[in-house]
Order: sequence, then C-alpha cells, then structure tokens
Amino acid sequence: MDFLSDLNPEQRRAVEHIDGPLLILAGAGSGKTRVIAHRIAYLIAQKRVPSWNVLAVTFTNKAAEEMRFRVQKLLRGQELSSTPWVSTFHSLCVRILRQDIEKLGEGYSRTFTIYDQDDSLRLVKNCIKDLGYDEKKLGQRAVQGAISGAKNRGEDVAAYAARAEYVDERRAAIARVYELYEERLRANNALDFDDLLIKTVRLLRKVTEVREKYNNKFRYILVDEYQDTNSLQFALIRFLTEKQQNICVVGDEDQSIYKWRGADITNILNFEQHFPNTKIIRLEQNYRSTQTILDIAGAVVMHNIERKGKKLWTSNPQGERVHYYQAFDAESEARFVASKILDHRQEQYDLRAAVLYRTNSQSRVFEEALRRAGLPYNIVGGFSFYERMEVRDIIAYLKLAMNPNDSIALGRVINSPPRGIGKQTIEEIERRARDYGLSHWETIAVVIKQPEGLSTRAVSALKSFRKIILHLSQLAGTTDGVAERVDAQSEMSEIRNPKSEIPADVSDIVKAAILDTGYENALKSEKTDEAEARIENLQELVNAAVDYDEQGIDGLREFIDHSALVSDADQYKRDAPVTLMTAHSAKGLEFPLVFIVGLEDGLFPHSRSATDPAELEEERRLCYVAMTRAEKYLYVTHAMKRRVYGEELASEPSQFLNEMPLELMEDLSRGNSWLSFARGSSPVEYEQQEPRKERKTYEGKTYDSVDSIAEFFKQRSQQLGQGERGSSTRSQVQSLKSKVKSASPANRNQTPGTNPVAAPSDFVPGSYVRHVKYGRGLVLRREGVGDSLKLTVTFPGYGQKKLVQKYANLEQA
DNA sequence: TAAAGAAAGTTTTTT
DNA sequence: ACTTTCTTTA
Repeated sequence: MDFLSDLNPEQRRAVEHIDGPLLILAGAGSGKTRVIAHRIAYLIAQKRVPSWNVLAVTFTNKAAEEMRFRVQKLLRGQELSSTPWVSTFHSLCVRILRQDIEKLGEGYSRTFTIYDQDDSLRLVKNCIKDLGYDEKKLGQRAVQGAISGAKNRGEDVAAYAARAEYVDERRAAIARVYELYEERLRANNALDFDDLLIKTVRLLRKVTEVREKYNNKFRYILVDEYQDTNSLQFALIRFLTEKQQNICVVGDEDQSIYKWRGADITNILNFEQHFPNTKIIRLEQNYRSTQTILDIAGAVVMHNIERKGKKLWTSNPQGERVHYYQAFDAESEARFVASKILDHRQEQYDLRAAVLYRTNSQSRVFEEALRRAGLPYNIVGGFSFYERMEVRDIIAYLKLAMNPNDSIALGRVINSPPRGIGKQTIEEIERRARDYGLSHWETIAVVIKQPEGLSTRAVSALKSFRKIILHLSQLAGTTDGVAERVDAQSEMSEIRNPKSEIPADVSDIVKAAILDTGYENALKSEKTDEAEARIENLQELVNAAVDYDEQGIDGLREFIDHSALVSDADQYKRDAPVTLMTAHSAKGLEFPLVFIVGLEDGLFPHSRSATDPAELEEERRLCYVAMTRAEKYLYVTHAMKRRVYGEELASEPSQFLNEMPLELMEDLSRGNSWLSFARGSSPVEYEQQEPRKERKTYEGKTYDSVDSIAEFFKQRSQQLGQGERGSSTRSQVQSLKSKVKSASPANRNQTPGTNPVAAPSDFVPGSYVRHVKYGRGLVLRREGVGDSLKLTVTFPGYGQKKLVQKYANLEQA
C-alpha cells in the first residue's frame, strides 16, 4: 500500500515527518483530514508504530468517526491488533477518568455521572434557589456562564471568590453559587462538561504514575482544528507530550471561530515556542472550491487586521459568479433557497446542498419551505435527539439505575410521568434532605418510614417510585451501590428477574425504563400526535441501545456517557440532500451547493459582536468558514425585513456583503436590490416598494444624538435647496438612523423608495466615492463648504476616515 | 395535584 | 413567534 502517491509535495512532507513537533497550517479545503488520516496510516503500516501508541484528537464525534473511517479504509487488509485512539477531547477525558479518577483523591469514584449543559443548568438553578437568591435578577444562564468561564480560566471557588469579594454583590452571589454548585457536583459524584477536562488535567499534573502511563501509551499524538483549543486542552496536550514531542497539530487561524468559548488562538500562533524544533508545513492548495469562491471568500477575510495572511490557490476552474439575492422577508428568502435547490437538483439529481445561517432560530422558515418543496432535509443543531424531553427523561431513569443519589436526575423524573408527587411533597423532601445531610434518594427512604407531614397518598406514591428505581438498578446490576441491599432484595422479590446480579442487556434496561416506569402508558393515554412522535423517539432510543449491547460490562455506563457527549454537529448526515445548520457547525464540512442566508447587519455579523473589533473579526472569520464550505455554487442572501421576538424589523444588508467584490457577484433579486444600488448600475427606475411598516422600535430616542439630527436636516436642506420633501419625518428619521448609526457601509440600502437622493452630483452623505488608497467608500457626513469641505467616509476594511475634499482626490463612484 | 390559561422572557455561536 | 414558568381553577 502506497500512502504517498496521491498526495501533493507538501502533504507528503507532512505525512513523512515522523518524530518531533509538526505544525500544519492548512487552509480551507487543503486536504487536512486527508493528511491526518494518511499520516496515521503511514505511521502504523509503514513505520510499524503499534496502533495503540497513536492518539488522534478531534472536536466532534463526527470528525472522529470520519477520521476512523478514513484510516480504516487506508489500512484495509492490514492485520491490526487494535485500532488507534481516535476520539474527541471530551471522550478521551472520560476514558482516562473512568480509569483513574480515584487516584485524584477528590472523592470521585469511577462511576461518576456526566452532567451535560442541561443538567448543569438545573443544578445551578437549584443552588440559586437554595441560597435564597433571586433567580430572575441573577439570571441562571448568566450564572452558569460565569461559573463555566471561571472554571475554564482555571479559577477555583477560592480564586473566584477572592476576586469577587470587593467587586459587587452580584459577583459575590455568583461566587456563593459557584461554591455550592461544586459542592453538589461532588456530592452527586458528578462531573460537568468543564470538569471532564479540568479533572483530567489535574490528574495528569498531580499523579506522576498516571501521567507516565499515558505518556508511554501515546507516543504519537495528532490534534485536529488546533486553532480552537483552549488553555485546558493545551495543558492536556502538554502533559501528554512531556516525554516525547511527537505532536502533530493541524489548524488554520482564519478558521478560528470559538474564541467566545475560550479557544486561545495563541496556542497555534505560538506553537513553535511551545514546542522547540517545530517543523512547519503550509498547505495552501485548495482542492475544494472554484477560483471565484476562493477569491470572494479571501476578499472578505482580507478585511481582518489580526491576521498573518496567507494565499490559497487552486487549479480548479473559475466557476460561476457568486449568486446574490435580496429577499423581501425571511419567508421569501426561504422560498428562493428552496426553489434554487430544486433547480440545481433538476440538473444534477444528487447534488448536496447546505443552508448556513448565523443563529439556530433562523432554521424554522427553511424547514417549512423545504417541506413544502418536497425536499428531504437534515437539520443539525437546535434540539438534537438526545435533547428531547422524553429521551432525557429516560436517560435520567438510567442514570438513577446506575446511581440513585444523582439528585438532578431524580428531580427530573420523580414526577414524570405524573404519579402524584407534587410540589409540596418535593419541597418537603428537599427540606429534609438538607436537614439530614442525605441525598434526595436516601431521604425518600427515611420519609417513607417517618411520613410526618405528608399525605398517605404522597407516601404511597413515593414508595412506588422507589420501587421502580430499585427495580431498574437491580436490572443494571448496581444494587450494591444503591443503599441497603437486603432491603432492596426483599422489596424486589415479588418483581421479575430474580437472578439479578448479572446485568441485563442495555436495551432491556432501556425498555424497562420506558415501560415499567409507566412512561409509555402516560404518553399513550394522551392520544395526541405529539405523544405519538415521542413514543417513536423512545423506540429509536431502544434501537440505539440494541447497538450497544455488544459492548461489554459497562455497556449501560457507556450508553449514558454517549448520550451526554454527542453534540449537535454529530447529527450531520453526509448524504442528506439538504443540510440546515449554523455556520459554526459547518466547519470542516463541504458541499457542492451552499447558501449563506440572513447576511444582515446585526444578524451576521451578530449584534452582540458589534462593540468589540476582535469579535467582529471572529464574525468575519465565521463568514469565511461558511463561504469556503462551497465547492461549486455559492449563494448569499439577505432579507429586507425579519421578525425578531415576534416583531417585524427592517434589516440592512451585512457589511460582509459589501466586502465581497461586486464584479464577482451576480444579482438574482427581483427588481432593484442593494447590490444594484451598490453598483450604481440602475439608479433611476425601480418599482415603488411597499410602504415600509412603521417601526415601533423607533419611538423614543434610539438615534445617536440630537446633534446628528440637526446636522442631518441641515445637510438635507443644503443638498436639496429646500426643506422637507414628500416623505414623512419618520422616514427621514429612519434613513437618518441608517446613516448615523454605524460605520457599516451596508447602510447604503436606505429605502430608496422613501428617500431618493436627487442627482448625486456632489459628495453627499449616502453617496459613494473612490479613494486612491482606500478604494470605494460610503460618505457618512459632510461638514464645511468650499476648501474646508470635510467628508467622513467609511471604507470597507479601513474604517472611517475624515478627509478634506480638496486634498483627498476623491472621485464619485 | 393536575390541567388549563396567562404572563414573561427569549436567541449567538457549542465541546 | 415560541417556549417556559407562574397563576388560577377544577
């Protein structure tokens, strides 16, 4: 088997480099997955490295799966004693911790539970409540975010509290919540997402024996998407490569889109400093996209300042221009996309398409349009299978079967399906649990024996709930951890499966959690379509469990872990005709036909990133990632109005549109669009657009300052030689807003129907100029007259400039 | 206690 | 617009 012949020279060098640190700077579509897969195969087959000495780490399960698949394909026919570890950071950590967490000495046992986002939020909520803080004022989500942020920065409670002490009350409150949160995680033998990394790093740091074990095991380490690693992941890699430096990382600074989640770009930028004698290989040939797509994506990302800069090239054909469409609203945008997909698939029946948006909430209209068009689609993100309420409920039962002291899981299902354990009863249990210092589960046992203050009905409901859980844990073969075993067995004796001790198949336990808990019956009696769908989902869960039954002793454990560790990106199905997902989830994927939708100011780039230039650059990189997913055809669209929180708002085109070279774009809009105005090609005739709905949001003073309003009217009367014309004050204020609001050049789409600027023979605000150095820009402000005429102009990529007209040598554009 | 109706908050991106 | 949480009523 020859692993080198179908690689280009750089790729080959990357594969052939064996010992010592290797940094592969791989541009979009340059075949990095290919290189990693080939490298693994080459190491094993050619260099005779035992496969258990190889570790490859990715961010998503899907990427790991893909990698495994490719490696296996390359190694077909080879006799392998085992397969290399190809896994995500998180599952790698789980595997290490399930082995050795007890050596950490923090009181965790190997049977720990994983709390996903949702579990962790519940716990935060409980903590806030029990500390008597005002849930609404604090904002549970914000608190969760703050805690997670602190954890990822490596601040333990003490460090955070120390910092919080003299700041403000809110921070102090969060510190208290953080403390209780950690305490309860430990009490529940639970780790949240962040903990998986934190505890692993701590374990490797503290316990020499463990560190050495994995150092000896992983002699060759590969990391994908290295630009997205955070400091914990970096620390992990550092510990694992302590003995050897056979570390190969692949990444692309232009595709760094997870800074907000703690990704540290300096990990890749300073790789050479971290690992001396690094060999650097650049992969700059793109095999994916047409020249045009590459050019236009490159032009956008070029506007970033924080960038080393690299040039991708391709020998692919020029291809079609990028298609542009301005839609009236979100619905017509979706209809346009659906009909274009149909057109393309008419020509090529198996053409795969992707619709990429900034926020998950945009997906709905596209789902509807695609369904109406009869196009099967796969939606990634939003609520995944394992996030569905019914699935999580059943998983919670399974968690209880493994560990009934998991109070979060218990709280989730103690009364679902409804079995008469209401708020009162639950609060009584919580109160007593706190008094006794017991878990909720243990408290229930006590409460049953001493039912003071509770109705007989409640007590019998608790009894039957307890029976259900005991039954499940017996099936799982975990009764010993569960409390008083004798008690359990005597209570169990009348229920089936007397031969306990041997754990039942995972699928049987799952079935029991669905049937014996009364869950399915409760759904059945609802007799609604929705309940039907839920039952089907549970059937799916059973199917998933059947797949796990081969997996050995800890089958149920792994099954539950899996449910916590699958991510949205893992729902991606490679052969779906249409895939709907966020630009973030699209990273690493490719499609012949790509639509980037909702390219509007405040949406993409998102308004939350408007204040920080660094965040804006991240948005731009995100746009770059989205564009470079396209192989053959790329469409960019935006809508003129869109519903936000149920309110209709006008939206302006994204500045990113403005950063795309106009000559590479083809306008498919009906009537006159932003693009046609941008080109200045047909400024005269346009259809009278529907009168814009009045925007409630413009009541009150949303515009920037009184000064600018005065300025605006002054300018207007100057340029028009008269006062108001035709249009209402409101629409003037609106177009005013779009002018003064920001530097966004996209604001040139200022409702031409309501505010036609007469004969732009002069450099008036709203018109375009060309500057020798900065290129084309939008005039925002005009001050002074004659020789002292000054213009404030915004140039894409250069920002706002104040220019004296006399010296600036501007021309109309 | 559970179901139905009213009010409030929500949306950035996710391993 | 949609979903979650609170309030009322049976």
